[in-house]
Amino acid sequence: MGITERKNKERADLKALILAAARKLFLEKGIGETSIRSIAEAIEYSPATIYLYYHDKDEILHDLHNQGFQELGARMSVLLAVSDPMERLKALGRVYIDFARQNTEMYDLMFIAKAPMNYIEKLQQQEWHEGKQAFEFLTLTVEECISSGRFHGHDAASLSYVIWSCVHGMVALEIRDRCKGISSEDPEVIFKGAFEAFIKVLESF
Amino acid sequence: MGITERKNKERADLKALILAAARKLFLEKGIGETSIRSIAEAIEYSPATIYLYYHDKDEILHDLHNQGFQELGARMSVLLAVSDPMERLKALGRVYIDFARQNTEMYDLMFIAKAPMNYIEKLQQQEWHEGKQAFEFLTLTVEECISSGRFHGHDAASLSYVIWSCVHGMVALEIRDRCKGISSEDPEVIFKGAFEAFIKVLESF
DNA sequence: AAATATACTAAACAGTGTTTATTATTTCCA
DNA sequence: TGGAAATAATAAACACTGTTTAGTATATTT
Repeated sequence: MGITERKNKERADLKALILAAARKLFLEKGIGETSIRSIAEAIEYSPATIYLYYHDKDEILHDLHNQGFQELGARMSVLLAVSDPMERLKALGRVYIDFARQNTEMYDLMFIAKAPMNYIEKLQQQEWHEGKQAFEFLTLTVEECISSGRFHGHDAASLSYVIWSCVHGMVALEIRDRCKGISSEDPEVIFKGAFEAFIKVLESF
Repeated sequence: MGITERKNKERADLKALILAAARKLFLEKGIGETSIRSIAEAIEYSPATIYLYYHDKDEILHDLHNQGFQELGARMSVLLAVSDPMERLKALGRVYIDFARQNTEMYDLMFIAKAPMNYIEKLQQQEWHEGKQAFEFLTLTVEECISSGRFHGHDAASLSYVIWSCVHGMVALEIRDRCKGISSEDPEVIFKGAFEAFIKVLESF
């Protein structure tokens, strides 16, 4: 059946076009300017057409959030080349924080915004694939650190959550402007110092 | 002037009434249901009246955020009774996390939501009084820990930001549902383990 | 009592996400 | 090949949102 095949392709193409327009708006103007109407206008379709390809806005934002995890995943996978688990762990922190600060809007969507999780919840799907995969990369590295004699008395899962919390906390506070007004010092200086302290803590035990 | 005095009181009373209604809605139904119209309806005034007492919605949410800091501050000030700085620091972590998990909507407003910070920015006021005060309590305690020989090689400001990031990260990831789908284990178990690991890390160096 | 200032609101404006009813087009099958 | 059925797209509406404007009562002052 050549026709249904072509129709399927056309459907997929327009869905991709919608997502691409959403991504462009999202990255250039932020989540606040990424409305269904603005997406529709960008691709010169009516707003209602969007709903023939996506159930709701949350689903679009979830797809964008997935793209973010692909990008973060690509950066993380480079670290597989680092054989020493401790060095890999520190590099992972660096990579994670750099990604967050270079892609604040995307990081916000991935780890702070409610929309992508709303979509997952609606699906009755209680696993967060994308996040879980990234977390498992961390856990694996922490396990290797423990195997090589580090982090005595800790279990990998708990410690991984603490480490993740720590780097997430640093960037989340910055992204949501809780860092700026906290001290008379330059937020950039605070942040730099904090990252060094974080590395120092990792190394010290 | 008895009349202007009474008028001033009436103005203050109605402003307080607006804030009280906003608080009630906010705590009972969440930030999503706290619209200007719903606040107006609750106190049986028109929506436009709200704007005679508040510039915009951000200002109302900023006032609520202030109430949250008063409550958190009250819990923190109890810890002044703990003389050992290390014990005080650990108790501070406990208090902070308990507050966040018992008042998720309020914590979200205080440390995650954009609205209160938008208000502060609009005021051209680059200090976040409420947050700064809470952070200084932490920094002071960390300084005392350092004075008593702990945390060798660290400076108080940087380490304080790391510790804050860590506890904020833990609760922020949980509040925004990034904890649920990360593992097959019960999120509650993960969280409990992580807090224990956090305390263990604090004690270990 | 008339003029002025204050308090409040109805209605509108410019948005938002989403749904429904309608129209145009394409595909299918007798 | 022509008429029925399926598909694709949309205009318009619905129910919201925060906010502003113009107008109306009420209270105060002169």
